[in-house]
Amino acid sequence: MSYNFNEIEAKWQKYWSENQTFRASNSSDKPKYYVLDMFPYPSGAGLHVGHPLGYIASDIYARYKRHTGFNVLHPQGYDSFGLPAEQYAIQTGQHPALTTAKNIKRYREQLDKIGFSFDWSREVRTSDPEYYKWTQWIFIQLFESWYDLEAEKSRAISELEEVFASEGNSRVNAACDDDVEEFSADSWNNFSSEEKQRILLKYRLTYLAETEVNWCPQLGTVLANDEIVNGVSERGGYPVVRKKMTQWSMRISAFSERLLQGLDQLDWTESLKESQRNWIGKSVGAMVHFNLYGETLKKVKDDGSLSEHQKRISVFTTRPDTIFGVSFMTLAPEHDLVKKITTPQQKEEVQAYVAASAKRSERERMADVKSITGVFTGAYAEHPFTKEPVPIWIGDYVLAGYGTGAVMAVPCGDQRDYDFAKHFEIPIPNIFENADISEAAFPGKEGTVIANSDFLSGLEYKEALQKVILELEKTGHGYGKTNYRLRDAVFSRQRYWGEPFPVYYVNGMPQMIDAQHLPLRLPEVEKYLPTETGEPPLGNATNWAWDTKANEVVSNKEIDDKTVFPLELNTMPGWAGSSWYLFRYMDAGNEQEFVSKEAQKYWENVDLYIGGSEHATGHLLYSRFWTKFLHDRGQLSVEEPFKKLINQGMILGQSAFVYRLEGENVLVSKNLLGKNEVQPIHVDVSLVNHSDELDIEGFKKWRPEFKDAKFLTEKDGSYIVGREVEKMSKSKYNVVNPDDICEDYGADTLRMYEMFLGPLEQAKPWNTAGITGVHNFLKKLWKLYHNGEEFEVSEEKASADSLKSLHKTIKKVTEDIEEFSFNTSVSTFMICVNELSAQKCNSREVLEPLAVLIAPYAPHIAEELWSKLGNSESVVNAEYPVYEEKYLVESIKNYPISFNGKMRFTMELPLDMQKDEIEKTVMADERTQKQLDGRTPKKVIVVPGKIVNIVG
RNA sequence: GCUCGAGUGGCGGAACUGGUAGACGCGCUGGAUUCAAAAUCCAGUAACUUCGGUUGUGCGGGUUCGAUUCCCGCCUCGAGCACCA
Repeated sequence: MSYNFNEIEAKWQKYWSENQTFRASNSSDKPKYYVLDMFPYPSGAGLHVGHPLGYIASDIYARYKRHTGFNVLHPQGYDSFGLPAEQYAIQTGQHPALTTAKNIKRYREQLDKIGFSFDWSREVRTSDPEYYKWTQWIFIQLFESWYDLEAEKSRAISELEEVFASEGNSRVNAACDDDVEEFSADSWNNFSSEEKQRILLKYRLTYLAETEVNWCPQLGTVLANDEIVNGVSERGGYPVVRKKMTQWSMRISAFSERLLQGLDQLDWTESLKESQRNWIGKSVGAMVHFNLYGETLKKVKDDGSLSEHQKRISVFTTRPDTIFGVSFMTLAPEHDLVKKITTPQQKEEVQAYVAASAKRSERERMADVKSITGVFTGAYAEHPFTKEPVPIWIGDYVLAGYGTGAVMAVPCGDQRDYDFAKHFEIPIPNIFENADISEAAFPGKEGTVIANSDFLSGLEYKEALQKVILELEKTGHGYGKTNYRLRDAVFSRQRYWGEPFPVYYVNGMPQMIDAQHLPLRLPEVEKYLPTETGEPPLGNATNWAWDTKANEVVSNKEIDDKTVFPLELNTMPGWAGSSWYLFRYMDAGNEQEFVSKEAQKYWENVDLYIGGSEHATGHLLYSRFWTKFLHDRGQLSVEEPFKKLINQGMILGQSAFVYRLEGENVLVSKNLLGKNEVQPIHVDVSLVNHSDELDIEGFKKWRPEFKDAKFLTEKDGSYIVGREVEKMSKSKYNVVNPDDICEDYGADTLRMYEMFLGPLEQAKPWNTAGITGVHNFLKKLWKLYHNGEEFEVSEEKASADSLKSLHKTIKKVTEDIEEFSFNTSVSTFMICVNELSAQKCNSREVLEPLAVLIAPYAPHIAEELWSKLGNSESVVNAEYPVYEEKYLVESIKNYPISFNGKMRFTMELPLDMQKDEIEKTVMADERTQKQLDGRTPKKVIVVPGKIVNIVG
């Protein structure tokens, strides 16, 4: 019987599904293991061969863990809210729920064909109200929490209210908005309830605030920082502008230090951790206050609109030790003080500069790093130690969004300050011992000795740093401070297809819908575009008001602002649902809780997470944040979501090209190009065979505009296409569909070939031509168990050679799986089958364990062989074979004999032969004498069991 | 500019803590089988070579009996961050 993979694979896929083979139980005596793939977005284009790479790797590992006695959780589901379905809805009017359902169906069919061991009984979809009910619930928990910086922990907002009522806010060390005013217990108790709500909003972990956001007009929504790449939107590449809008934000910045520290405990790649460290951007330094000087101070003092601490300029610096090198200050053009301090003489120039830089987009500002621009304000600040006046400039090299939006400029130590000073002819005092600053600034830290700096002179960097901070604190001119680049995350999207906020507004103040009334379902709308008045698509809904008496959604007409109030019109961003989904899988059907305490305690968190590196600073940071938050509030026993994480490399496509002569309807075969000016045109790879020959007729049919084109072909009449490795994408016509591979070669071949391509983490090109090697291997494997058409295994004892082949393979494959080196284990299987074939081994003693060994990689053929071997239970729970040393013991070693480090010949010697004995035997060999050619060796190095090297 | 990866045959890649460079597979060449093709099987396949050898893991040095592996200095490619004070 030949290897009929189509039949075998269909049979076992049906068996697994009918028997719920991969259903995981929440109670087991076995140790648990949780394997998770990154949440897929079910796109309309379906899967190409690059998508399943990570799924196959995680599936092999999950199956392996099951064989070795673990209770494995390996779920799958869909991150099904998102932009593409909504863009499609805008174009076609079709409800995104319909397109999404259709795409999911297709996705599932494709996944099923590859034979994954997913527990589909736990499937979740973020767009399912039974799921987003809990996303909304978590949002409410965030709203009801604040961050205690003292305890480094999220706490209930009610506890904060108690503190306010008993002692005011002066001693509260909380993560909050910058503009919180101090108040006493008395004033708190006298505040109106509305005033109290307004203040509490400044402390909540999710809060409503007018912030400068990244607005993308083409997408009609705001974007988070991680959704912008090089100043344009990641999706679509549209321009992004800065705009002030009232938005929901998440106070993730409160967690900066913990998000940073937590990385050390994680088994993630260094590069991924590095990305997160960069993103969090910790810098240690000091806050320094510069009082305003003379006339400037007088001018500002008269301005009643400023609070006391606004009447000075605060800067953040990592080098407070260089404070005596300050020769000017620079404010961001957007800085609040700019207007207040500018002198009348400078007013015109400053206003023009501010206006010009406001017009420049973020992108322009980033692109244009070289040109130095700035204006003097005419104002002066007072140096905190020398009391000398320091001129205040504005310049757009200072970012409004980082630190305080102002810097103390130390041109001798910072290149940007240096360039600015040179350009505007500002003095550059040198405060470093033995530093040459005639050409460039001197940015050195360790070992640098400070000079010309009063009480800091003669001190080394570290000592100076400590001393100056002490002095700043003593004189009230500043304090030591750590700054983070991580900004709070904007949480609102002006889109339809996302989770509705469980929020209604009373007098403009947000109120939470009581959790027991969730989910708040997405309303039906006529169209998915923003309203004519510029409100988000939910503004089109006619039933979108909250009745606080009936606790239900009612018609907008009933809004009376007494018992019926308007609902929030924004929806949540994509990362809301994906920040906690890993926990939902633990207890997917639970209607009482987002996950039960028992289920979560049992599964803890994800042991192995596999997915793409594009989520480094988005999803992976946000889900760490939510996990820490839910842990703080007693909802989770763990503080991190993903213990081990592997980024699979991208599978690239091999695009094919035809070449058109410039301006002519003539296509030239690749080898005839010569020096002609040609224009390469993508060809669908399905029109090209393994020898790169184009199906000319097929091509003409595909692109009718070339039906009359002239083809300059090779001598044999073939047209050879050019090849190039590019990202796999529809637009490049280089997509290979896994369905076709499964149809032609089978899922087992696909699985093994994807692994065989190379190391999991590495990017590598797909080449369908190479798949025959793996397919032949499976055929050879099949043959081992068959004699001609008949299944036949022998009950006789296997030969020593065969047992050695088997155990060598067990050892190597087990090591490889543990190290996620799947490509080398496929090679190992090939070697094993080649050896067993040569040995004509068909002994059950070898073939039965081999079937289990290969089951994680090629599960269908393994099941079939396993059942033919007479087993009635599925192979998935069969015990994994254990390697036994005794089969591998060697008595002879084929020693390489090297001369001056170069191997010349080999010699078989007993492994127990002693060093001097080996030397004698080797030296006595005639080949040795021939190599030496009469010379006497200086030295003979013998490493028993390894090598012999003769020097001289 | 900074950080992190990576450079090995025609191609994908292998080589565990320094010890036979190129495993395994693709492709290619030759052969068997076949009326023929596909499929299958066998042999060969780093380069150069006067067939003795010589050179070879991005480049230049170093350590070592011995380096793809360790150290120093460069080059190239990829990824991330990027006026972050």
